[in-house]
Amino acid sequence: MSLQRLDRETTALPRPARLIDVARLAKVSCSVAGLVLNKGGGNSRVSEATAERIRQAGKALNYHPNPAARLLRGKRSYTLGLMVASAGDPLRSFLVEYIDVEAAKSGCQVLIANTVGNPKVYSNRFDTVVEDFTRRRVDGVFCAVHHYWEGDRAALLAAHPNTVFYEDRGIVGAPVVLVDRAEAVRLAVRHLAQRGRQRIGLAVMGVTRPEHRARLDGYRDELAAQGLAVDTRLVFNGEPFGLVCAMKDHQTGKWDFPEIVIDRAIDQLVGDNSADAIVAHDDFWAAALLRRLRARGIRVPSDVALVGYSNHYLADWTDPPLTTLDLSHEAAARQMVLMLEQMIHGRAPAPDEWRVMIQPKLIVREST
Amino acid sequence: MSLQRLDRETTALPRPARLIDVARLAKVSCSVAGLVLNKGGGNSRVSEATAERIRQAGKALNYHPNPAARLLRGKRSYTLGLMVASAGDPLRSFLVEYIDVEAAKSGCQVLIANTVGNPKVYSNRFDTVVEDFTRRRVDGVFCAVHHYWEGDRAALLAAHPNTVFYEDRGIVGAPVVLVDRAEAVRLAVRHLAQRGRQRIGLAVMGVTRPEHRARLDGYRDELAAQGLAVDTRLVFNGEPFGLVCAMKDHQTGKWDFPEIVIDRAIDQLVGDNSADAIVAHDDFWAAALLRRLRARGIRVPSDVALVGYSNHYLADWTDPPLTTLDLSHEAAARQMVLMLEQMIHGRAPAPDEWRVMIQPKLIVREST
DNA sequence: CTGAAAGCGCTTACAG
DNA sequence: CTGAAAGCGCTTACAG
Repeated sequence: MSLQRLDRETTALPRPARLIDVARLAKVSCSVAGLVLNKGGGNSRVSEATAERIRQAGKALNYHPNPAARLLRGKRSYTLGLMVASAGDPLRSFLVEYIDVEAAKSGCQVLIANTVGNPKVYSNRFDTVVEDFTRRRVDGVFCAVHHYWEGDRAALLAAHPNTVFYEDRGIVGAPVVLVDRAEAVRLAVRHLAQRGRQRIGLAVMGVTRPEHRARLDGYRDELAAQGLAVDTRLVFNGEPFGLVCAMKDHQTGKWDFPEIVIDRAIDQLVGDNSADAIVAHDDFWAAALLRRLRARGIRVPSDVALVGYSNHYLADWTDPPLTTLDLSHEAAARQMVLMLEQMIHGRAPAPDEWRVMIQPKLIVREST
Repeated sequence: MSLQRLDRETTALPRPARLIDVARLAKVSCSVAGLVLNKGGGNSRVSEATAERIRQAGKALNYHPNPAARLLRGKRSYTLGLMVASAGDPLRSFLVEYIDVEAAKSGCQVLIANTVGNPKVYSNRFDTVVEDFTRRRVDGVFCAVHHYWEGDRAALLAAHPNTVFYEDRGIVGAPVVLVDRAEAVRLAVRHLAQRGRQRIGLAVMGVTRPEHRARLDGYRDELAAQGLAVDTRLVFNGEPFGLVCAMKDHQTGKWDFPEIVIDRAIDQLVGDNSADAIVAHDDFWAAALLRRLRARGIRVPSDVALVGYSNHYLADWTDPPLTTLDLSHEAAARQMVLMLEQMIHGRAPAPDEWRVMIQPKLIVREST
């Protein structure tokens, strides 16, 4: 035990091999060694025999170029910055994971930066993070901060032209990856109609913001496609009740949700207008609906079928498990890394490629 | 729209100020400017008047030292590497977030690295990540990979003596931060006893691994402290049934849990031995127990009270919400960053400081 | 086809 | 108290 500790303290780490070490071993100059080992493309100027000798020497010494030195000479850093309000939030955490995995495939590493600290000691680090990224010479930035968090997106874009947004307010003309909410609701309504539901309700946070309207559009479209009448009384709008979403109380560590609003939704949709299915704003709404429906003796799915949105980690653990829409974070991450790599290589996306819609996937569980 | 894009392409980014720019403006040499702006401690060799002039110039030019240049000169990188099997997993995602927040307070940025990709195309990146971190010259590493994932911890420690483990198998003698599982079960049992429960059961994955034994120890201790008899039939051991845990099916996107084992646990604890409370291995076990107990007409908490472990994101969304133990990830992150900073500054922890236990916190909800 | 040398932006031992 | 200069490990224009 103490021996191991002792070892660690006294044994110096082996100094990593430098280019000059490799060059000496291969009996060539640094120039040629660097050309062979660190240059991407084919270099016709070095004979294959020499090149092979250099590669052997590199392998023998376990040579890897020092990124600091390359960066200082003006090469790219192979570092991508990832801004996210809260990396812990499971609605973003898998995006974080997949972005790292995709970036690794491109030989890049990801610098993570939470822009919103613990609200107990609230401070929005958005602008600070932008500066940190500038200093680090990141090759590009992913901004997946929710739209409702402050932060100077224009300054971000000015400092880092290579920026891809995800479900963020972004900036007009900047590349952004979005989930296709209209399609999400279309899939939900189609699924419910196919299961024989006739009075399909929609319970949403609002209907004014563009991303909220998209849901409504998808709802109307698909009802029409399924030959079902649109009954506006089957749309519950939470907007008059304020921001209806799950909020964490950092004192108690508990998540709170305005269940009173959920009761109103049940009154309107099920009580007054005989809904036999509800497409909920998200999985939190759906989980709250599940709980309140049970409390009122309404069975899911036999009386009312329920579809969530986001395929949140909790969807498998509600009772019954929740049919919901998966946001395809893996596809989104792949798209984001692809776009950023393109931009880093100077291929700016064409105007019609700025907004990329990611298609959600319906995950059928037992609530429908 | 297209104008903005055009701007971005034609306008060159302003070149960041260098030390020599500041030095010229302040009419001093690089040496002095560097000493004043980039040296941590007090430097008695520069007159206060000169120093102030240099600081003014630095501010005027918005000077920030180029980290690549400093790194090349042998300074630290102010980069910390964070290894985690899956950053998306909510059991780790908040740790990731809090580590970044704490590291930021020390002026460090965090390079994230998932060591386990999507099992669809399974590849354990543990060893690759260690090399990547070496190349980057990270100042230190956090390893929060679960113990059951392969990966050469000894090689990690050899390459990065400044490593702090979290709930990982680690290496004997290497600093590690652990959650106090014995205390967790003690808190749960105490809480249940105070609420009048007499037949408190324990349902755990196993009893042989040290971290599993800790739970059993806490259970026995607290029963004794509460004057309750220890009845070994009230301990359900999942070990004979294999690895009883939540597994994600990457084909369907669903989480699966061996509920058959949960039914056995209910048979043994509630059916045969009249348990009026169960301390579950974790929140997944507890959520599955909730579901199966309801299916069998056993009410929670009136018939059986239930306590989870981990205060997972889902604990507020089960029905009823789950009383559980919070793992204090914020405290753990603070401790980990503190330890690593100490090690970076050459103050290796004393032998009795290698293992730091983080105290969990009981979060009371409606399942007890 | 190959090598010597300048320079990226810092830090620091050394000389004044 | 201050400055000139070497050097960290690369890349690249230039000279052979």
